[in-house]
Parts: sequence; structure tokens; C-alpha cells
Amino acid sequence: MAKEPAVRIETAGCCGPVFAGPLDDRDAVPLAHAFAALGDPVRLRLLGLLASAEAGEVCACDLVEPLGKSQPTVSHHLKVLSEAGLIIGDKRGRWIWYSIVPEQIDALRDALAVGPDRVPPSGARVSGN
Amino acid sequence: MAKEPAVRIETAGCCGPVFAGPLDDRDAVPLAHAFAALGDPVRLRLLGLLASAEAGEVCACDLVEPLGKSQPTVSHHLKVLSEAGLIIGDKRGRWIWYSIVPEQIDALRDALAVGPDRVPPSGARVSGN
DNA sequence: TCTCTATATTGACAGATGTCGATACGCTCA
DNA sequence: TGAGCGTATCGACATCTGTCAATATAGAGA
Repeated sequence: MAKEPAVRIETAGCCGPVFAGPLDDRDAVPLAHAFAALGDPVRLRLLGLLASAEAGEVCACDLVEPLGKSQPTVSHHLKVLSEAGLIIGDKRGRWIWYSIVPEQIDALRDALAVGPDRVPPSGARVSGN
Repeated sequence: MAKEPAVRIETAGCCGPVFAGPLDDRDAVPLAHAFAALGDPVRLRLLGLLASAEAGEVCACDLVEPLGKSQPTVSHHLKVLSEAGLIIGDKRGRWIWYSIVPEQIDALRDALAVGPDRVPPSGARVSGN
């Protein structure tokens, strides 16, 4: 179960680097949502823990203590990251194992490519204006 | 005036990709602050406008109308981006010309490099499905 | 100097967000 | 079936954030 990211950022798939040109509000909103998910220290540390896990995934039960937050708070942040499509949880028995969705992180990286001549995704795209 | 970014993200300069390992709270806070600055559609569109400008910079007076927000609101967002070190303003006479600070954007991109063995900061996209 | 214009700041307000304790849900195992 | 554990949800609260009208500040030009 839990095999599909909750959200797919459109950047990598269709629209190319955001900074390659003026951005439509409809494109900006989901992207801003994804970046906002990164805009919290606890969530960044959460991602760091997942990324550094030997097996590429971590049991939610092993996230509470290193973060120093209450279980509901950690659960809340996991939900935010999950809804942004940046992580995904796999339920096995009593436990849920979370792992990073690399494609989504990459999509955000691509979105941060500055200028039209940087890392064009597949084809030349919307070369602004 | 206005020659130095307000903030320098430590990632590129010293610490490498954030997702390469567990993240200290002291490191996470400034980074989260920078990502939070990207977490608003208006600010993303603002960056898009700056990035797509022919001259690499845009007069603040030319930002209000395309964004469809009030002048104080635009000024507020410019301040947020500026304090995050993502843009910089150059005052010339009555006008202030804003431009992107590419090094800071790159620092954020580098911070999003997932894992120690993935996509060393320079490009190489992972054609994410 | 005084006026005009560009930008920033202030104050106010509604809505979003981070946090926790309490509690509900769901799975496993005896 | 019931007890126990892992996780999510709820409710409450303080804080932060986005927005705008009003106002202040600062430079240019008459």
C-alpha cells in the first residue's frame, strides 16, 4: 500500500524551471505549497533523518525521539510532507515506514534552476515572454 | 549600496547537501527560513518576473501591476525575499531595482540534493518519470 | 523651498500554522 | 475477544503571515 505520492509537482513533468519566465498564479500555488512544506526546521530535520536512513526508510516510531517533539506534532509534520508529495508512508502491521520521494525533491530542484539557459528539462520550454 | 545579500545560506559554502544526513536544528532554522520565503505564490511570481527580466533586474515600480497586489503588499514580499538573501535591491535615485541573487538560489538547490550519491550539484537531472 | 513621485513602515485584521494533551482508530498477539 | 501499542485526529491556544489603507520617508525637479 501507499505506493503513489499524494501530489505530483508539475514542474518536472510539464512546465520547466520556474525562474525561466513569468509564472502563472495557477502554477505558482502548488509549487509554493511544496516549498512551504520545506519551510519548517522540524520538517527539514525529518527529511534529513529519512534521507540518511540506511534502508531509505524510517519507522515513524523512530522519528519522535530524535526530533524532540510530541508524537502528535511529528504526525502533523509527516502529514504536511506527505500531502506535499515529498514523502510517502508504507504501513506494515502496526508500523508505518516513511521514505523520501526523490522525484518530487528533484522537481523542486529543477524549479530552482535560474534563468532560461540552465538545466532545460527535456525540451526548451516557455522561454519567458 | 545594496551590494551584499542580506543572508548567506550556509549550505553551499560549508555544509553540503542537507539531505546527506541528519540535520542540526541550528542548521535547519536558517534553511527553513529561506524555503519559507519561497513558500508563497506571490513571491514565486515575483522571482519569476525578476528572473525573466531582460536586464536581470526590475524596477520595483514595475512589479506592482503584474502581481495584482497593493504596493505595500509587494513591498512586504520584496522585504521577505530580500531578508532571505534571495534578491537584492539597488537604489538609484527615486527607484529601486531588484535582482535575483543566483548564488543563494543555487545554495537552496544544492540543499535539495537527496542522498550522498545523488546528483552532485551541477545539473544532471533525474528524469523523474 | 515646496511639490510630486517611489518606496517603506505602521496598524489592523482575518486566516493559517505549530504545538500539545486527550482521545480515537487500527493492528497484533495472547 | 480483549489488552496493548503505534499512529492519526481533535480541540484549544499562541504565534505567525498575508493583506490593505493610511501614513511616513526620501529623492528629483521646479
